[in-house]
Amino acid sequence: MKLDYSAIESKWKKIWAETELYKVVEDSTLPKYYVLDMFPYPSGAGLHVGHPLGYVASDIYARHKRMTGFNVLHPMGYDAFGLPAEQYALDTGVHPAKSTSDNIKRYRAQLDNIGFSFDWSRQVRTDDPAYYRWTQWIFLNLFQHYYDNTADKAQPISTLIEHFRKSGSTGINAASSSHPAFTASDWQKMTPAEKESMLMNYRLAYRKTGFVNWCEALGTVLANDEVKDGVSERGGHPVVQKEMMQWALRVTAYAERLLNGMDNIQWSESLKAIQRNWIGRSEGAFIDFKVDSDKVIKVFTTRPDTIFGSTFLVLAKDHELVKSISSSAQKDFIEAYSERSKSRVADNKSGGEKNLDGAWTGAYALHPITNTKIPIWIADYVLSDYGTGAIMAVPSGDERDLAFATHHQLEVVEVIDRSGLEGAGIEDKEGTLINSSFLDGMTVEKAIQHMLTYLDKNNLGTKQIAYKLRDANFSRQRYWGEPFPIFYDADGLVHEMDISSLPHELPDLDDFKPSPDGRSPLARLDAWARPSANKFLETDTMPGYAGSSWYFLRYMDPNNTGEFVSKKAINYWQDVDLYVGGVEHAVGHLMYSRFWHKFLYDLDYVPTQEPFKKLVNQGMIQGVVESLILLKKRHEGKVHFISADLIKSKGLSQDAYSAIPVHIDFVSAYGQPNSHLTTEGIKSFIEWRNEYADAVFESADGTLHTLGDQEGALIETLSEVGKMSKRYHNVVNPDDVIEKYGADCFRMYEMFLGPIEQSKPWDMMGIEGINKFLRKFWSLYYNDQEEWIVDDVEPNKDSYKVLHATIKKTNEDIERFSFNTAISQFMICVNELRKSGEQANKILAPLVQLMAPFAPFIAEEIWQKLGHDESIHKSTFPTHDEKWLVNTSTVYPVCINGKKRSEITLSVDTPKEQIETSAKALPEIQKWLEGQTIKKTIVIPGKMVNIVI
RNA sequence: GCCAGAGUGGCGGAAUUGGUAGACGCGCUGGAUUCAAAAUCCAGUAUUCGCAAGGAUGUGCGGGUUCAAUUCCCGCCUCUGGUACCA
Repeated sequence: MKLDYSAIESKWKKIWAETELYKVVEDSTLPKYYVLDMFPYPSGAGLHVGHPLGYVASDIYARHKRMTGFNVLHPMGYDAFGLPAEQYALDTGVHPAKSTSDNIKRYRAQLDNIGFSFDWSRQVRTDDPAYYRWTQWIFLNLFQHYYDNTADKAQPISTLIEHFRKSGSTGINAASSSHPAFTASDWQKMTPAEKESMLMNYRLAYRKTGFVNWCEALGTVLANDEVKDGVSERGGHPVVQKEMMQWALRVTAYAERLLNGMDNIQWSESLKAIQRNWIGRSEGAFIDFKVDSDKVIKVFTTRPDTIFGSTFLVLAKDHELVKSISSSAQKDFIEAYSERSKSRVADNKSGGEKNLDGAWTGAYALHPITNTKIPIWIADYVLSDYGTGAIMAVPSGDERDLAFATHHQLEVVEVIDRSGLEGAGIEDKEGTLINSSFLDGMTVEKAIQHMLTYLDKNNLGTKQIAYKLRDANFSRQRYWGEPFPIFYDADGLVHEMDISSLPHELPDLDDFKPSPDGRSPLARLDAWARPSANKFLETDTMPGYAGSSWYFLRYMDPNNTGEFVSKKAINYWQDVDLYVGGVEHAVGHLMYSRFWHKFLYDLDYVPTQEPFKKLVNQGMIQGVVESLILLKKRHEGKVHFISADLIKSKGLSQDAYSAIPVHIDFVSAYGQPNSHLTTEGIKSFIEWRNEYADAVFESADGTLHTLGDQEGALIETLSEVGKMSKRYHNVVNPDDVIEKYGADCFRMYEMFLGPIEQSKPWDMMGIEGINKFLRKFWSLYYNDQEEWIVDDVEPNKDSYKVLHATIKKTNEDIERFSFNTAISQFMICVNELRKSGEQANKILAPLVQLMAPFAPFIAEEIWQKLGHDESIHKSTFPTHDEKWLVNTSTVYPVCINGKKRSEITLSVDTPKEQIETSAKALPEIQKWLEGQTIKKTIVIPGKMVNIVI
C-alpha cells in the first residue's frame, strides 16, 4: 500500500468523529489532567500556520498524557464576542452573528484538518446566551461584593451596608476609590443617590466618571492593556483621554494576591516579570503637607529620606484640591495651562521629550518637619491616578523634579552626599544624608527606615504601598458584546436585573456601527433600551476579556443550565494543569482570568487560588518580510522601488536612495524566501497601497515594471515586521500545506522548527526532511512493492537498543516540551531500523505508539493494520526497559589532563579501580606518563577516564 | 532608563545534574543509479595548517573557578520582548 495521506486522514477523521474518540467524562478512578489552549477569536482571515503551533504542542502533550493513564480534559471553543469579530463584521458589512458563525465553521474545518484531539462536545463560545448568562452572573457577583482588606477577601456588599448602618465608616478597611469618613447617622440621612455613590466606592464592579482611553476610530473606550504606544492594539488607531461615566472592575483590590500568587505557579520568569511590572508594586509613605488653611495634601513618596530636600509640591491637574487652593491671582495662568494641557493629550504618544509644562497655584504648603512655606504647583508629569495624585518634589533626588525645577527656576537643596560614589545617579539609593537635620550622616537605607518610624510616631504620615495597576475599564460602546444585566430608573439609580431573568440577551440590530459621540449602538434601539417609562437599560456592552476570563471553567461542565459549573465537575477537574498560548495575553487575559478566579475562590465557587498551574508561551511564526527602499530620483518621472537586497547585490550606495524602508512581503504561496519582486508580489502590494499603482519596480533581473508618478510621497515604516498578517500578504494557510504534505507532516514540521517558545520565520525549505522521514517510517511497514512486511520474527538486539533509547527520550522530551529533539530521535531510530532491515512486530509496534501523539493519522492506520481493533490513541504508551539501554561493553576515552590519548573497552559494571588500573596499563598511556607525577585519576562511569598530571 | 530573556557552522537548531561541542534536519560538494531529469541511495561538510596520519583554534567580548566550562562566578558588548513622566 502506498502512503496516501489524504485517504488516511479523511478515513480516520470520520471514524474518530463517529466513535467520539476524544470525548471525556469525569472518572474518579483516574487522575485528571487538564490541557488547555487559548481559544481563538474567529476572525475572517481563518487560521494561518502560526496559530496551530501551540495547538499542535498541546495536542501532542494531551495525547501523551492520555496514553500514560490520565483522564485528559482537552477542549476547544471560540472567543466570539469582542472587537476583532465585530471589526471584521464592520469591514464586510455582514452581521457579526452571521460572520462569527461562518468563521467558526471555517476554523472548525481547519482545526479538524490538523487532527486535534479536542473533545468537541464541550465546545463553548462566548457569544452564546447559554454561556454569557454566566458571564453576566459573575458580573453581578462582582457588583454585589466589595474587598475586605482585613479578611483579605471579597465580602457581600450587604455586610458593608450593615456596617455603615451600625457604625458608619469607622473600622472599615476595604479597597475603595476614596475613603470619606461618616457616622452611622450620616449614613441614615443620605439620599438613595448618595448611598449608591458611597457604595460604588467599594463595589468590585462599579461605575465612575473619569478619564478613559477613548478611541474615536473604533468608537469605544479601551482598557490600558488594549492600548500600546498611544494607539489601539487592534487596528492601530489613535487613542485619547476622555472623561466619561464608565463601568470598571476593582482589580487593584487583588493586586497583592495577584503578585504573591505567582510564587507557586510554573510560568516563565519573563512572563511573571511582565505581570509584576504591570502590577508595579512600590513601597513608600503617604506624607501629609498642611496647606495654609486647614486643608491637607497627602503625597506619596518612595523616598521619605529626602524630605528635607523637598522644595515644592506638585499636584495632578485634576487633583481634588486644585480648585479650592488656587489663588485668584493665578487663575489666568492656571486656565492657560489647562488649555495647553488639554490639546496636548492627543499627541503625547509621541513620547521622547519630557513635558515640563505646569503652573503655580499661588498657594503654599507647610513642610511637615521644618514648617517652612513651600509653593504648590500643578503639572502634567504628576498623574492623578497613581499614589495620591500629588508629590513632594525633591529636585536633588529625582530627575523629573530637577528638570521641572530648573525649567521653572525653583529651589534645589542637596540632601545626599555621593562624593565617594563615582557615577551614581541622583535617584540611586546610595550615599549619606546631609542638610537633613536629624538624618544627617545616615545611609539612605537607614534614613528611609528612620523617617518611616518618625512619620508614624508624629502622626505626619504612614507607610504605604502603591501599585501601577489601575482598575480595569469594563464598558465598551460597541454592539458585539455581553449586555450588562443592569438598568437605571428615572432618578438614574442603578438596579441589578434579577439573576433568574438571565441571560439578558443581546438584541438583534441591523445597524451595529459604532457612533463617534460615545453612545453605544444599542442606545439607538429605543424599544429595547427603554422598555418602560422609568426603566433605562445599560446600553454599553462588556469588553472582549469578559467572556474569556472564565471560559476554562465552563469547559468542565459546558451544558449546565443551573450553575456556571457544578461542584462535582469543579472538584474533579480543579484547575488547568497546562495552559498553552501566546505571550501577547500576558497582561490582559491572564491578569483578568487570575483576578476573576481569585474572586470566585473567595466566594467558594472554585477550590483553587490560581487557574493555570503551568503555562507555556508558544512563539510566533513570522512571515518573511522584505524591505524596500524608495528611490529618491524618479525614473523617467516616476517613483522607483528597488529591493534592499538588490541594492546590496548591485553594490549601490544607499545614499542614492532616500532611506525610507517600507516592509512589503513578496513571499509566494509556500513562503519561499528570495522571491524578490515577483509579479504576484507587486500585484498584492498595489492592491494594498493603491496610491503606488503607478510606481516603478525593479526586479532582481533588472527588469523595470512601470507604474506612475507620486514623487515625494512618503511611505511610513510598518512596525510589525515579521508578523504573519493579511496586511503583509504573507499568510500561509495550513490547509494548503496539509494538502501537499499531509497533516502529520505539517504537525511534525511545526514542532521540528525549533523550541516551542521561540519565534521563528515560516519557511518551507525544511519540510521535505520531515516528509522524507515519514515515507521512510512508512517503508518500515510497507516495502517498495507496497507489501506489508511486518512479521512475528525475533528482533535483533540492536533494534531493542535503539527502540528503548527512543522510548526513554520520547517520554522525557514530551514531558519537558522539547518536541524537536524527540523527532530527531525518531529519525535516528527509523534510520537504524531501516539499515538493519528490522521486520519484527515487537519493535515496530511500539514504534508506532511513540509516533502516535505526533502523527496521529499515520500511526492509527498502521496500528489498525497491525491487527488492533481499538484506536492507538486508547493504547498505553510504551515505557523503556533499562536492560536494553545498558551497553554490554563501553568504550572509555582515556584522557590525560582532559586530552584524549587512547581508548579502552570495558564492561560497564567493571569496578572503578579496575578501569583505572587498566587505563594506566595501556602502553601509549604509559608513554605519556613517563617521568610524570599523577595527581589523581577521575573515572566517570560510562563516560571517560581522566588522568590528571 | 528600568525589568526579563537570549547570543553556538552557510541556515534552523542539539548538548537534560560541568564530562569527547556542533546531534537531527536543511543547504552545499562529490559519487552511484538514469539516455536525461526528478526521486532515491552512499560519502563528505566548524575554521585553519597538512598529500595524509595528525596538529592548532573554536560556543558574542575580557577575566576567573576547575583536571575539565556552551554550562558556574565577575565585568562588558549586542539582540529580542515588556514597560516608561508610576514619584
